[in-house]
Amino acid sequence: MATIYQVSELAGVSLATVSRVMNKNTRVSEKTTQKVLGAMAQLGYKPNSIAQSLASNCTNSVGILVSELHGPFFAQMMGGIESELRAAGKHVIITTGHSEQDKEKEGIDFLISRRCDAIILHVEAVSDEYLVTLSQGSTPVYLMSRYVEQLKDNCISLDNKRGGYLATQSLLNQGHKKVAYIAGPQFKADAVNRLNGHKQALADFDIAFNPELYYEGDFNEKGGSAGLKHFIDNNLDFTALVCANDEMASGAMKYAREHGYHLPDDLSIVGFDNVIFANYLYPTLTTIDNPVAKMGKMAAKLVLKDVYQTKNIKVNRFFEPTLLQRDSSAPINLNN
Amino acid sequence: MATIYQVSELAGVSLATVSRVMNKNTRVSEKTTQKVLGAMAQLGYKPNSIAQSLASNCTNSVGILVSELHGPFFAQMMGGIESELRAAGKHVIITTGHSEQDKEKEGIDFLISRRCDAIILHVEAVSDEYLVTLSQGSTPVYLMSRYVEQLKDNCISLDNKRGGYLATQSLLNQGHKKVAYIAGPQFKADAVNRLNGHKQALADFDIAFNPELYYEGDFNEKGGSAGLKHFIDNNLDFTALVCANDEMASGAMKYAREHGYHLPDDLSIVGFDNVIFANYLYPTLTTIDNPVAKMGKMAAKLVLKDVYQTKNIKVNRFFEPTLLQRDSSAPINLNN
DNA sequence: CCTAAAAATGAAAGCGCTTTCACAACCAAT
DNA sequence: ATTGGTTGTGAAAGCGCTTTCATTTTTAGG
Repeated sequence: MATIYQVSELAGVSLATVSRVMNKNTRVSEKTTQKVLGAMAQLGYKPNSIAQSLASNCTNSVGILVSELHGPFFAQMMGGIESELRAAGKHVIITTGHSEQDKEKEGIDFLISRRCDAIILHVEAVSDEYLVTLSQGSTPVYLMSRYVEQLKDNCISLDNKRGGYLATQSLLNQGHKKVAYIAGPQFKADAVNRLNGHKQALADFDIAFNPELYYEGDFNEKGGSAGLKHFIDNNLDFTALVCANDEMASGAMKYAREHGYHLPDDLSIVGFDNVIFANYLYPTLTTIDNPVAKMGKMAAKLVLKDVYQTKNIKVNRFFEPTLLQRDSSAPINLNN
Repeated sequence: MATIYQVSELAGVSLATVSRVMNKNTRVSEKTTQKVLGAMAQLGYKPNSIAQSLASNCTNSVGILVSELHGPFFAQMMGGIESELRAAGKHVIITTGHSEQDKEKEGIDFLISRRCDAIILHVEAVSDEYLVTLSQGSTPVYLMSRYVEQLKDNCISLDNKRGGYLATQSLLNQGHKKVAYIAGPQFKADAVNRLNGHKQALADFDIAFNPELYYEGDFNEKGGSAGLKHFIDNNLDFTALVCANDEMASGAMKYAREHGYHLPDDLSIVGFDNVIFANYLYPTLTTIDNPVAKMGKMAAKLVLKDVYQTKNIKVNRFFEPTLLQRDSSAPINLNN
């Protein structure tokens, strides 16, 4: 593979000049430029990006850490980040953290040792303090779906409270009064905020929050089925159910169907996130759209702006969820 | 950030020695090793992987090209590749081809210019000849879900014909005689092979292939609904339907339900791939499991073995699909 | 103790680029 | 023609490692 040296020889100029025409950062006369470009074309020269990185101290790579590669979030988020970064000639290095503190830290170390110019993290297990300390290092850190006050300029987050509000509000607007809620693990900020939104909506409709109609799930299908089972087994009275994410909603739907419920006539269910399969469920799931892809794009843009000094980038760190009314929820059925 | 030079100074040895203790490829006395490790720890030294790459001409990175980041395949395949590679200290660089020839080529160029030690491709648009030429270059090329005779040692593929056979066979075994088939685009080898499996199964059951019960879809939901609509509109008589992938099966299921069919009583449907949402459909989709994650793992192992000389790796380039009998298909309903 | 072979270590030359610094070449203005 | 200011270009020092080759130290055999 041709090197810059061979190009310079063929073009009859120095290494420095070849480098200059590549980087376009210094004026080079038109004549020389043409000679160099000609030589490059003739040799099929492609710069060695590793050597460039070493010399320029810039790897043009952005590290990404996600919990699971196969999670429903991941694909959309990644898609957003990759397309944006790729268009700018950067590339992504991906690794996983499996929502375990040690693995997340290890993954971060890995990305840093790879000399990524920045890292975008979707972490759940590490503490805020750890992240604050981390971001004092030389690698810029960006956080997806997580808000840490001291790092607020580097956080891309969703208004989870608003989402939780919208979900419950949509049901209340449809006449439901008894709305059960299956929450996510309360050590996760997202889960707490979504629940707060739910409570707020109830309050705004003058309905008291009933602890009996509350269950803390695990964000997985099982949490949803277990939650609904819990409510049913306790003979509780409710006409609608909000699940803090779509997986749990799916679990609840399955359980409901298997136990003779007709959806949405007997029970309205609303999820959260709008993961891909939400639209494949039967009935299609009413849910809160979590604009992960957009958020991924924005994270990439933030990196482009801060780290690569790209101009004219409009920044928005805070995203608004929206309600997607589909078929799993409907106005209250007065026969119940 | 500390460099190898500072470590060597602190340890009172030469650069070369430090490098040797890192790479463990030359004997270094125990005493010296300890001094060096001590110095490293004291400085919190982490080798600069870029410099390592430049000097050793090995980037420890594997490029991956997939059609779409958000496709259902992707996540599973990636998960398999990444976990295996990561465990070996390698990393993945990901890019997309969008099933378009130009973009696929561009993505490949991108990965090569990044000096990946190998590239794993899931390409659909580029020609076999292109791939053969490509693999004559200096970067080893591996192919996922694609079989090219001249590159057979570097292909990880699924026995699609067998899968197609299993799908149809399962229905025939359940007493169905009139089995409709919605194929994938016939310029894709996978689609052709799956169809061949279907035909073979019919032949083995002494049933003639009926061209009227054949429709060429697009591997998307729409193809499935359009296909089923086509059959219904033409007043064709059939009790079962095989779709060449799960997306189309999902489209067909939706269409069937919307048109009054009760599944699986009125119509048995079988898909192909076992993408994540297959299990979320209602009824859950009987399908052919495509072990993408395993295949991803194997691709990674192949790279580890061939490119990084890892020992003791068992190779298997050809994977067998299996039938997953779920609720969307059932023995023929004699009332129909 | 001496010597030859083996083991451990160091010096230094790259790897392919970028970038600083110095110099040459040109231009317009005296 | 001389000056001063631009522009354009080249020489060479690095970036932080690996690796070859030579040298020094150790070990074992006599």
